[in-house]
Amino acid sequence: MNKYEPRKTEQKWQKKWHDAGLYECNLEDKKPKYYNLVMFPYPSGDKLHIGHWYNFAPSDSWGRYMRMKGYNVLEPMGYDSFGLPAENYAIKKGVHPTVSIAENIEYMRKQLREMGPMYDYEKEVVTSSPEYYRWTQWVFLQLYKKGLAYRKNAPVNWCPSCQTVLANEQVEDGQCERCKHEVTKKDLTQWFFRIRDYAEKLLDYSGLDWPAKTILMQKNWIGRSEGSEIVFELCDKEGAKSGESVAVFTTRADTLFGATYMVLAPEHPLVLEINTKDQMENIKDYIEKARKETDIARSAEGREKTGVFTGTYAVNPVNGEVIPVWIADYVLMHYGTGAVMAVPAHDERDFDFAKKYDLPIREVIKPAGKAGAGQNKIAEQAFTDDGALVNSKGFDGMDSAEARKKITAKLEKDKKGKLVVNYKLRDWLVSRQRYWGAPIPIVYCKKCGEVPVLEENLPVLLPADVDFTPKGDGKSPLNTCESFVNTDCPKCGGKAEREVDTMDTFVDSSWYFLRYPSAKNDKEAFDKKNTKKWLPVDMYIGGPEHACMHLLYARFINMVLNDLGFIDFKEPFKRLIHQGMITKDGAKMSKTKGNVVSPDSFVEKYGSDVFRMYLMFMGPFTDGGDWNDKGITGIMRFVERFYQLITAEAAADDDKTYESTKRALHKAIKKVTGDIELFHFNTAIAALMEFLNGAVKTGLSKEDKAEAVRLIAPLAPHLAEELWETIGGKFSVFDAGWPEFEEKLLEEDTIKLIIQVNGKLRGQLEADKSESKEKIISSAKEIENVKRFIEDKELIKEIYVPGKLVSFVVKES
RNA sequence: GCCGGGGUGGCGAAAUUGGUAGACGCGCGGGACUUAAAAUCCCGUAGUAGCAAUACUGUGCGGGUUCGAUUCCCGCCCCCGGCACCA
Repeated sequence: MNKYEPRKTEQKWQKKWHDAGLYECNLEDKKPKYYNLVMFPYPSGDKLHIGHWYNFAPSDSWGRYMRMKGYNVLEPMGYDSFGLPAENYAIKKGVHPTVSIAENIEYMRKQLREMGPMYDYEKEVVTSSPEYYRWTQWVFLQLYKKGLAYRKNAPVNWCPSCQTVLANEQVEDGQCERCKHEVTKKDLTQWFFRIRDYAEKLLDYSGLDWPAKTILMQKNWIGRSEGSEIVFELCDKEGAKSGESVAVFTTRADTLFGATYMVLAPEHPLVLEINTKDQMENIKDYIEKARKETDIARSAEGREKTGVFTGTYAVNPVNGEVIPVWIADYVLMHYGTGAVMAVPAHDERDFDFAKKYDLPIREVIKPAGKAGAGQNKIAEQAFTDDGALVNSKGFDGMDSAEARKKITAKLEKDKKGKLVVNYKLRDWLVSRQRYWGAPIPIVYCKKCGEVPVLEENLPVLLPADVDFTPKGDGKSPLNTCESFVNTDCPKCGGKAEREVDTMDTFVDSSWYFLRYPSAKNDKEAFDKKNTKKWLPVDMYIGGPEHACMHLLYARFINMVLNDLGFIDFKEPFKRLIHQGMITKDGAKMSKTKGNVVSPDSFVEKYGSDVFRMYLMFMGPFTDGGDWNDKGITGIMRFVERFYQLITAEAAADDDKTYESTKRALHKAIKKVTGDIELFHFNTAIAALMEFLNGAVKTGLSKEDKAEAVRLIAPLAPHLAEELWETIGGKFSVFDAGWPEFEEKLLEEDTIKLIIQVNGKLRGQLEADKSESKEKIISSAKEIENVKRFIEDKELIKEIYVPGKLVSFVVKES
C-alpha cells in the first residue's frame, strides 16, 4: 500500500502541465468559449494570503469544471501593480517601485504555481508595465476626445506639516497618519471623467446575472432622485432685489410655502459676494473653519449644527416672502446646487438648525386624512412624510405628490423652477499627485493650451530616475524631473510642459479584462477578432467591497468604449459572484494588524489540494468565515482515503453487493454537479466524502474509478491527474470530459415514508413505489408506536403527501 | 439613523417548493492493532430521563398562521458588512 505524497505529486504535475502548455488557451479553438475571470491581485509586500486562495481556488475549480464540460476556457491572471503602497514602501525603504514590484510579482507567481491553477500565464497583464499602461493612456485619450475627460478645481487632503497630498486612507481621524498633524484641504486643478453623464445608463442592469445585493448597492451609490430646481432672487431686508439669484434643489417642492430661510454651502461661489459688510468677518472665519474640516468630521453623526447669517435675504418665488440667507456646513457643495431652501417643519436637519438659531418653523403639510393632527407637535419634531398641504395659498388640501408637480409647473411658467433629476454619483476624479502611476497623456503649451499626446507617441513613459520623496509643493514628484516635464507641443512643435499627475489605479483596472485576449497584440488595445469572440467576461469573481467603485468604473469605461464603437457589448461582466471575507479572530486581515495568515506553510505541510479543499469545505463560498486550521486533518484524511480507494484492486462490478456502490456513485455525480453549478463547494465535498465512506466497503470497479477520479478533478486537480495516470487514463484528466449520471440508476423501487401524529414523528414506513394511498394509510395505522397515539382518539384528518409522509390528526381527549 | 446579510450541537456547518433538524467534517469518549506511542480502523456523540423501546425539550427572544415552521407573518434583542447631514 503506497501512501499518497502530495508535495512530490503536485510538483510533478505542475511541471508536466507547464511543459505541455496544457493551460495555454488557444483563442482560435472551435469549442465554445468561456471567459473565467477572477479579480487580479495587488502585488504588495503582503504577498498572497489565504484570502487570495479562498478567492482564487474556487474560481479555478469552476474553470476546470467548465473545461471538463467541454468549453474552451480562458483563465488569465495579472497584477494591478501601480498604486500607493509600492510608492510608500519606496519612500520608507529606498527601494524603487520597479524593483519591489518585480520582486513581489515573482514571489506571487511562485505562490500561484504552487496552488496549481489553470492560469494561462502567456496572457498575463501587469498594469505598471509600459506595454500595458500605454493602452491605459490610450483609453484616457479616447475619453478626452469625446469630451468625457475634463479639468476642474477640486480639494485634496493636505497635510500642512508634511506639505504633501494625502490619500483618504492616509488620514486617520482628521489627522495625518505619519505626523499626526491636522489635515486640511487644498484646491488643485485636477482631471475628472464624466461618469455622471452615464448615471442613467449605469442604472440599467438588464441581462446581468449579478447578486441583487450588489445591484442595490450600486443603485444607492448612483442615488437617482427626482426633484425640482427652484430659483430664489436675492434682496435686502426690505425686499429690494440685488439682481443676483441662487438655485436650490429639492425633492419637496410641496413644502415651498414652509421655507423660512435658505442655506448655502460654505464653498458656494456666491458666499463671499453676497454678504453684507457687518457679517464679513464672521463669514470668513466660518469658511476657514469649514475648509479645515475633513469630509469625515463634517459628516459625523449627531454633530451639532453650526452656521452664520450672511446679512442677505432672498425672495420665495411662490409667495414673495423675504427670508434670511445663511451659510452652514451641513449643506454640501457637491450635491444638488450647493444650496437648499430650509423647511424646518418638514426636514429634520433644517429643524435642528432652526431650533438652534431661533428661526421660524411653519407647518405646511399635515398628515393626510387627519385634519389638524400634529398641529401642536410641529414645535417639537419635524413631520417629514407626505401629507396634505396647508398654509399654501392656492394649493391647500392638495396631496404632496400632486403639489410637487403643480407648484413646480407654476414656477416654470415664471422661469423660476423646473423638474430635474439629480444624482449622488460624482464625477470620477482620476488625478493623483503621485509618482507610481500611469502619466496622464496631456501637455500644456503656452500657445495652444491643453493638448493631448498623439496616440502614436504613446506610451508617455514614467521616468525611472525620479526623486519621489514628498516635495512640499503638493505637486507630483514627476514635476522635479525636467527631462520629463519639458517637451514639444504635439500641435505647434513649440515648447510645452507635460501634465505631471498620474492616473488613479482604478483607471488601470477599469479595462484590464479587455486586454487579456489581446495581451500579445502590440498594435491595438484590444483586437477586433479576439474581443468579439471572447468578451464579455462570462464569470467574474471578486470581493463585494468592489461593488461601488471598481465594478461601476469598469461598467462605465466599457459603455464609453461601446459608444465609441471599439467594442460591441455594453456590459463587461455577464455573471458575477462575490466570495466572502476571511477574518482572523473576527478581524479583517491586514499587515498593520499583523494578523495576515500565509498559505505557504500549509501548502508545504498538506499540499495545495488539501489546502484548497479545506478552504472550500469551511462553509459557503459567498459567506467567508473566521480562519482556523482545526479541521484541515479531515480533508487530509479524505485525500489519503480517496487515493487508497482508487489505487486498490478493482472490484468486480457484476457482484450483487456492488449495486449500492454504483448507485451511490451516480448519486454523488448528480449532487456534485449541481453543487458546483451553484458554487456550493462545501456540500460538493461532503457528497464526495459520503460516497467514499460507502465505496471503501466494496471497492470500485475499473470503469467507476475513472468516473470518480473525474468527479474530484476540479476540486483536487493534482490528486486527480495522478490517479488518472495510475488507472491508465490519457493525459490529461481535464480533457477527459465531465462524468454524467444515469437517471435510471437513481430510481428506487421502494419509498420511505414518515408517519406523524399531530405533526409529531411517530414512525416510519417503507412501501412499494406503486402502493396505493389506502394501503399505505392502513399499514401506517398498524405501526405499534403510531397505534399508541391514535387509539381511542377521534381521528379528524388523514394527510398523505405522496413519497413523503402520512400525517394523522387526532383530537386529544 | 438608513440599506443589506446573519443568529442552528463543544466547533466549522447541512437541510428543493413548510414535511424525519444537525448530513459531512473537526473535536471528544470508548474499543481494536502495537512492548508503547503515532498513524490507521471500528463504535458512540444536541440536552434531559431511561438498561432499552421510547418520551419530553431544542434552530437568538416573544407571539401568530398551520395537521406540521430552521423555513411563512408580526414585534423585539444581538452580531457582521455597506452607506451616512443627499435637501
